[in-house]
Amino acid sequence: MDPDCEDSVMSPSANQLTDGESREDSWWCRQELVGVEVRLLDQDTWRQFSEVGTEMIVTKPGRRIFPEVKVCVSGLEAGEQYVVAMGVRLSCGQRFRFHKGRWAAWGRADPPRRAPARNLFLHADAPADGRHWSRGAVSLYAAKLTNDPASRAPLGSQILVSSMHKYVPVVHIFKTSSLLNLESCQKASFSFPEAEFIAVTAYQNDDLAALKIRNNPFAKAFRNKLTRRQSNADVTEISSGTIVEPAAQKRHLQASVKSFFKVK
Amino acid sequence: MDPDCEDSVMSPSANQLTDGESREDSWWCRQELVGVEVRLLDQDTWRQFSEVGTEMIVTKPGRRIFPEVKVCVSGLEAGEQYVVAMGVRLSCGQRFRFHKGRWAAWGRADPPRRAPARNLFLHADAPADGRHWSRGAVSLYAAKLTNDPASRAPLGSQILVSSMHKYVPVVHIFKTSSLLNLESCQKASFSFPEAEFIAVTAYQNDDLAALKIRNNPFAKAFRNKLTRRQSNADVTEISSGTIVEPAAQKRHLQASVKSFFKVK
DNA sequence: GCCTTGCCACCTAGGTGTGAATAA
DNA sequence: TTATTCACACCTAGGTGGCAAGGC
Repeated sequence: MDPDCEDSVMSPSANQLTDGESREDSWWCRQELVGVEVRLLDQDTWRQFSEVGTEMIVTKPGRRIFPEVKVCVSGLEAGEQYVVAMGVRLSCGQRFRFHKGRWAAWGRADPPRRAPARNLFLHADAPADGRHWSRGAVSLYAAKLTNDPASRAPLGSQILVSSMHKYVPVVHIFKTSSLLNLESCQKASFSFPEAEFIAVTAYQNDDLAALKIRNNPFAKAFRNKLTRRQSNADVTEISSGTIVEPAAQKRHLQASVKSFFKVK
Repeated sequence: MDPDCEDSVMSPSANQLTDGESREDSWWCRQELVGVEVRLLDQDTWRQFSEVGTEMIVTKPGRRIFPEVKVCVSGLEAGEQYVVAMGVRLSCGQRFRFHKGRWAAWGRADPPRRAPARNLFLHADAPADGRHWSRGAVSLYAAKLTNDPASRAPLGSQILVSSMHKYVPVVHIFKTSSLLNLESCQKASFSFPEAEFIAVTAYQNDDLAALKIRNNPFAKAFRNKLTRRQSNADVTEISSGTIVEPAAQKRHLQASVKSFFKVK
């Protein structure tokens, strides 16, 4: 599945990089919330991209991840408070390049950045109770990838990555009512190998770019420039199914409050 | 200040309308949260509109209120849960019309609508704790005025009003962690006479329309059509000061989490 | 050669008042 | 006569990939 990457995602050798990386990696792996499950939605979409080779644009001001990372969270205690967040984990210790139509390893990965970590996107609704997160799909669409270690964007809004490196999205569930003790509270993390991607400053694979254009509504302007092969590619159009955002979930709850303050 | 309105906002006779209205009105007045205060921001802006005679467009799908109702909430208990909401209260028992350049009473007000009450906008962050609401200004910009009693918009997103009637915005603080018991929990309400307005389906007073055009960024397209008198009117431009939305407040909190997960 | 940056046209998504047409 | 509705052009606000230029 990933012949160019010597250290597979699940390989124990992923812990052998550096002291810093090792510590971070072991932290990623803590699973202290029994019964909690996080499922990545839109598997078909992710599979389409994965088959071509997923790339994600990274810019200094930050670029959204597409397809959207949308998950279904279950097993939380309804009345307890949680923080939902997303980060990425380096897939392996190598750097890549797109050469002669394919991705191939190309030297060692850059050492992990020592700058204050900007590697976590905090969901805007956090903290919120288990009932809230379980109400419907939880979308992390607002997360942005940046390659600027000096970015002044609010902490928790961007994820810092290195171009030409391969990453796996990771969703974290922290059991806490405060954003201030994420390091010490109980947590569980869930990575999604099907959403593995290579960060790029410009798309390398034309087929991948075409797939983005066909599926991202914001790229509609480029659809008429696609070749017929790209336009007719044997992939089903991604349904723009309604996102059940927490805010929308609240609205739905409100709608269930019948005859609210009905004047007789 | 309001010579055309026989029943002033604060008059006890406002409770004399009908049984339904009376009951509702007494409910508006419950003040059960000692020490809680709600202050309307942008007083200068509201005063400018008030001096001309504030009108608010009302449509079937719903129209936003401008200027924005933005408040500062204080006196809440940091750890307790609250719901912040906005409604309107009929200012007096009369209907109005704009005649010969001025607003004047024009018959009795319509009887209050018996339809399921759609007279409350629930802030999307609700419920949230006192700390959250106190963090910065709370904006109710998303509230929409509708004149469609059969609107299927989510409950809590629209406020139902009658055109040509005069209203006062009211902000409610409910002490509850659930949206389901607003009727029975402790509450306090705060009305803002300086934000009094007449609901209209089309602007009646050209000066008022000009004031909206000059100040609402979404109406910029109409600015070049204003007469010089309207453009040079002796009112200061409303600063588009950054709104400290609860979501932004969270971001700010996040930003204060220093060296979060710093890799050594 | 390889990668990154900044600017751009072109979208999505939705908030404005207008003015003509309609309704009461 | 008076009030309401609707389609509309024109904005705000911000997310796309492409492209030319620049950096190393």
